[in-house]
Amino acid sequence: MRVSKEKAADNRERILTTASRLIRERGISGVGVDALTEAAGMTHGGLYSQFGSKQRLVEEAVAEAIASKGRELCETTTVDDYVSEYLSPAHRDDPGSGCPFAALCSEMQRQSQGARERFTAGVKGMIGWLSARIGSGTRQRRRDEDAIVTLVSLVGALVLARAVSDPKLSDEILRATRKKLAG
Amino acid sequence: MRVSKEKAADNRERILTTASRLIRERGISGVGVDALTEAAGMTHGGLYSQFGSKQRLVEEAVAEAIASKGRELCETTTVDDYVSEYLSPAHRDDPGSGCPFAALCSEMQRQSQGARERFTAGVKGMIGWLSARIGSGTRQRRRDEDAIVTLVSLVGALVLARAVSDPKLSDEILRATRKKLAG
DNA sequence: CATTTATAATTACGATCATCATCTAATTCA
DNA sequence: TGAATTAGATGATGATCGTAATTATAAATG
Repeated sequence: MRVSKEKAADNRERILTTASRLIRERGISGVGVDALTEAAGMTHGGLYSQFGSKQRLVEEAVAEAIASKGRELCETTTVDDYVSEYLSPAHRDDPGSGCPFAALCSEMQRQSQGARERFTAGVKGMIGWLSARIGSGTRQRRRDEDAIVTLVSLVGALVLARAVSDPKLSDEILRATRKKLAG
Repeated sequence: MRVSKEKAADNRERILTTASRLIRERGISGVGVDALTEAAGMTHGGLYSQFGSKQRLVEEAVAEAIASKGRELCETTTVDDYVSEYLSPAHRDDPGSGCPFAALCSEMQRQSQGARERFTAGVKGMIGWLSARIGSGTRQRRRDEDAIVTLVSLVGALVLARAVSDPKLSDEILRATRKKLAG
């Protein structure tokens, strides 16, 4: 049964939005096509009209998640502000709307080329953003290196803070990394 | 059909060993009970005689992977050696026998309490190992903080180096982080 | 306005998932 | 030697997986 073009576009967008949240919350292989479409008020088959396959949807959802966070990034003023938001308990406790790099990194190596390329583009963008704002000399290469190390520390701290079951250790991971990146 | 106690123990160990490799290669939710037992030369039923459930096996496999890497750690002399091995392309390209923290971190938050506790114990052990070997003053607390930041950087660098599809960027992530942790 | 065409979403499908009940064979122990 | 125990095979189960065929209706065409 067909639906108006408007309605179809709306459905597509809603699937994409919920997918970008769900894959961050439950992992890519942890969420099925049923959950992805049901949350958008449809049956699972509709996914194939809109995206052709789960893999294709994942590719777009990864891009959407990264783009969405990129938009937030534009509103952030300083690296220090970003770091302390990134390493906050609030961010740790809300993966669904949080950093896609942290949420998807260890699953990414097993995804399609397309998904990995979009992820990679996002990582490059993030490194660029950090590099442009980090004041460690004027040499481009040195700034890029520092940006990489900053990103690596942010992502590593967040995933480990989420993984451990001891709340004290989790807080300590965030705190120690925040302290290091600030000073 | 029954099997000798020896043979049964041997089977159990083989399932555990292959499981600890497979979950690191394909992810916990990416590998099924069939694959886990088949690789050990058994049918899926045997898993339930030995472990009761997939979750229980995962818990033991996580512990086994961490213990196995812990044994390797005893043979490593310096932190610098460890860092350069950890951040080597060889380690990046062989997740199955590599760091369990990096392989499982982003899936861990969705696992059973038991699995997360074993993971957490491993993280604490690793922090302790690093802390005891890092020469940044005598104050325990300061050393622990540095150990955490080191671990966080190692894990973050490895997962991101594995995730990105651009080999040059991947190498650069490893290189920049190695440089930072060395100097 | 009537008819055809295109297509969004439902429904049907086969494969695979983790689990469990049942069975078998052989070890272990009395 | 015989009885009890048990590791593992087997096949059924219901749930869920991703996909393809079907259907219903909007849009295009006359």
